[in-house]
Amino acid sequence: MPDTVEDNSLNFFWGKARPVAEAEEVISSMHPLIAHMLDVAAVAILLPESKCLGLDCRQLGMLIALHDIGKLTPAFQSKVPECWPEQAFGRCPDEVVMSRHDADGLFLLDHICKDQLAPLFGTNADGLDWSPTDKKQLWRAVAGHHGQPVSSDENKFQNADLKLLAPYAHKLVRVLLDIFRPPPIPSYSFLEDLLQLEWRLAGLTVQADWIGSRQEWFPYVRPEDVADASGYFWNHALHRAQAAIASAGLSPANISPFQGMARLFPHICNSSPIQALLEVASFPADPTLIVIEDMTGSGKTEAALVAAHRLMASGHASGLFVALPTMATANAMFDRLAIAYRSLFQPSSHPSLALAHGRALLDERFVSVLAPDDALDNTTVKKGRDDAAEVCCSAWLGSESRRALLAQVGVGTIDQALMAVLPVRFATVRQAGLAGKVLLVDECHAYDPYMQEEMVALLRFHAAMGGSAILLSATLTKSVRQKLVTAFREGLRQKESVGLSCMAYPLVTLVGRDGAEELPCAPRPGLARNIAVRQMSDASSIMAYVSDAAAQGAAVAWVRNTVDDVITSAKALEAEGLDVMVFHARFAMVDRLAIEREVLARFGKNGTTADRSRVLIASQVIEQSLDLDFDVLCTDLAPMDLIIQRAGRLRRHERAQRPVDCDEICIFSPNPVADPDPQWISRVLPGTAAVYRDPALLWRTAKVLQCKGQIRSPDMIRELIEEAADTSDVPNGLMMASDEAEGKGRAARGAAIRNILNYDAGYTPDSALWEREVRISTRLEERPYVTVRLGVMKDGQVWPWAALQQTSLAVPHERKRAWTLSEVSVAQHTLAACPVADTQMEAVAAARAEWSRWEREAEDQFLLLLLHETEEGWKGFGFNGKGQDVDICYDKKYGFQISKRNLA
DNA sequence: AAGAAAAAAAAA
Ligand SMILES: [Fe+3]
Repeated sequence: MPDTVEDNSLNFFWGKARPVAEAEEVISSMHPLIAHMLDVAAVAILLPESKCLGLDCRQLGMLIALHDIGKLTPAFQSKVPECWPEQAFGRCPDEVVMSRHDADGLFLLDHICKDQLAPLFGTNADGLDWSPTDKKQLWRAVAGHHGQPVSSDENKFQNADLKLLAPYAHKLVRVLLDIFRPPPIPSYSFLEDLLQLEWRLAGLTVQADWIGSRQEWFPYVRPEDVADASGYFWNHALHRAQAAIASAGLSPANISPFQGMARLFPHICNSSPIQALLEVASFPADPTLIVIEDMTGSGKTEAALVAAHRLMASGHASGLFVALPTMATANAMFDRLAIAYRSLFQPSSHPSLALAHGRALLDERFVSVLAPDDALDNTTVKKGRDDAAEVCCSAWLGSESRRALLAQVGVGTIDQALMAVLPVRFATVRQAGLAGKVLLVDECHAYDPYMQEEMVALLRFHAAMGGSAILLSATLTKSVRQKLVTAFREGLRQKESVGLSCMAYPLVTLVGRDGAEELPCAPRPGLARNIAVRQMSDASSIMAYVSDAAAQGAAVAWVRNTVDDVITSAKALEAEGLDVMVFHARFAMVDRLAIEREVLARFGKNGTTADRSRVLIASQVIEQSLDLDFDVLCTDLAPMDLIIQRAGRLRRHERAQRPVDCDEICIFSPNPVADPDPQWISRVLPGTAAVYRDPALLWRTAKVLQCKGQIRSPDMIRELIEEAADTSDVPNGLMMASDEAEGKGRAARGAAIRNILNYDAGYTPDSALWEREVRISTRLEERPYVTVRLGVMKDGQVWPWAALQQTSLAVPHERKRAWTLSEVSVAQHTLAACPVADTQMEAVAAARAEWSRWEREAEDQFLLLLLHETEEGWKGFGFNGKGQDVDICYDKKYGFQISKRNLA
């Protein structure tokens, strides 16, 4: 083998060799490696994000082209023997030791091609050169493009292979240097700049690789087409890349200038105080954190969008991602943003609005705005998008949640953003999606300790990447607000902490490099409330209270803490002759949604007096986001913030007259005596002790409410929250359980801290536990759950339950949706398996075969439960976690109930 | 004794 390669044999290495039939014109069974590298480099250079890395486009092109240098190895080339580069390597050997081309790439870049790559690196203003470890950080970023970071160090190459390979690696580097002619990159004086480059480069590489690997956009060419590699790049790759980026929906979208709130929301005539404040408040110049605490109904979402637009218009951000705690709220927010998002951009731009969560493609609204896949023809999509008011999402961005994060405007679950700071595959793509955008997190108060800690990590990461964030919340405790602010400032490398002192509510906290500013805000006129608190400690009093209100024709709700209590109370009230509705999460989704619709119709804004005369017994499902209004409200004791949330459902709307005219919330709770014994809560509310683990928090909540006797909003809210959160006030009898709960919280925090990515470690295997067997989750589950899909045998076939409830779901193309609408989630210890009779085995297998692979294969995660109709309703059968027989009863009114079989 | 909530595969 020669030391240097002078012929054209380099062009025979393949980079891709899986031709798809539909591709434009198939003239080659493989795509030369050099062509692919140049394709991807061209995409990277032309992506709008490339401007934010602080590199010259020639330097960037060079770095990113090298991402697949590891594909030169015999190990990789032998994967498709028909395409083996005989011109270079001679005959294809029968056996090759397999290795990963990302790790091989890192080794080639960091060791074998060190000298050849030297011209890429130069000295900084102080004359300091690149250190080997600094260089390695760059190579790790481009080489680790398979979803997780690579480690190199150990040389896995056989000596013979290395000898064979090195000349081609050297030649490849020479060819690329000749094309890009990069000026040397000055060494970095500040570690944080290099770290930011490393993370951003890693994300950009993968993003460009995904686009550049799409065959419809980059049809395979022949080795002779890259004989002039430079010509290929300038005349071919760059043009293709330009078109591909347009088709992907990632062409630059120009931000419109901010011209006042009225431009964004023409339908809002009078702006609320919080909106007015954020329209004019002066923001810090650098990355900014804005924490907005205000009541529901204050218009804080619009206020946040105004702030986001201002940050974008001043050049701080290129887009927006809105994160919500649930898929349902994300879907609703998508609809709201659909009206406004185009005004954030100039009319000539074509920004996409994407929905990012696990079930986005089941949302009809989102699917309806997806552009047709314009892989082959990008004129169709242009047409649809010309209307500047039209909502649109490119097919490429809309097809998957990681890509959805890359859209100019995204809406999704917070989990999608949190995965950017967890060691999950392609976390860097999520980071790239969030980088440079305003991260808007709604309902920030709703997070448990585990998610709070992830949120802290996300803010730190986002700030370090130069991003701004807006957090929306009801009242946060001071310590939580302080934590979030500190995290953001740590990301900005501001070690000195800023003290927050303001106890006003509503409140806006503005945080930047120079410190924090707290801006109290007036409450929206008409939102102030004064609700009397009445405590009752025996069930019969509450029952009487409810019956009495119902007899007067009032809209009554009782929020109970456990599903079993919901069902028990509902049945007890029915026995007294009341008309009762039941609402909780243990229903097949199709039935739950039907109940939700009815609840909204009766108790929402448009319910008539006749509709409203009804009793609703519900679990925590009505606590959040549903716009409901009751004349009379009861609730089981819960932590203070939740009681306040629930109280928000009392007389929420403007109504001319009410059958019961009294601003009072009735709390079912043991009396908060001065020296409660350990059974204080469980004696009255046995289930509650298991749901809300800290009895001291419950006790303080009850005590504070009893002492104040009212919930006055907004001025009393902070006080209520802070006093209930005062952990120094724990009575002896509750000490043990309270400590235990606190320990659980600490453990959850610890688990999150162990899981999250360490920004400062860079994109290395050391940045987190990347190699762990178990999937790392965005939420901590205290106990395992199973997903039960309800099915019914009909005509020898298993039908999803939902298809029998709604005929529109009975058609084949709705099958996937029908199955997800037939799901109920239950604790695994109550139901762990559903046996199938021999005669039904085949039909069940046929049904499961229609499920996606992971649903089908995770047999203990996804159960198919067959229901059959009996005189007492729908019944089924299964085993609980201990393998004991259980009977299942499903009812559209009460939901899914499991009972251990009585041994006669 | 136990609420509600999300994720998820391949292949770059
Ligand atoms: Fe690649």
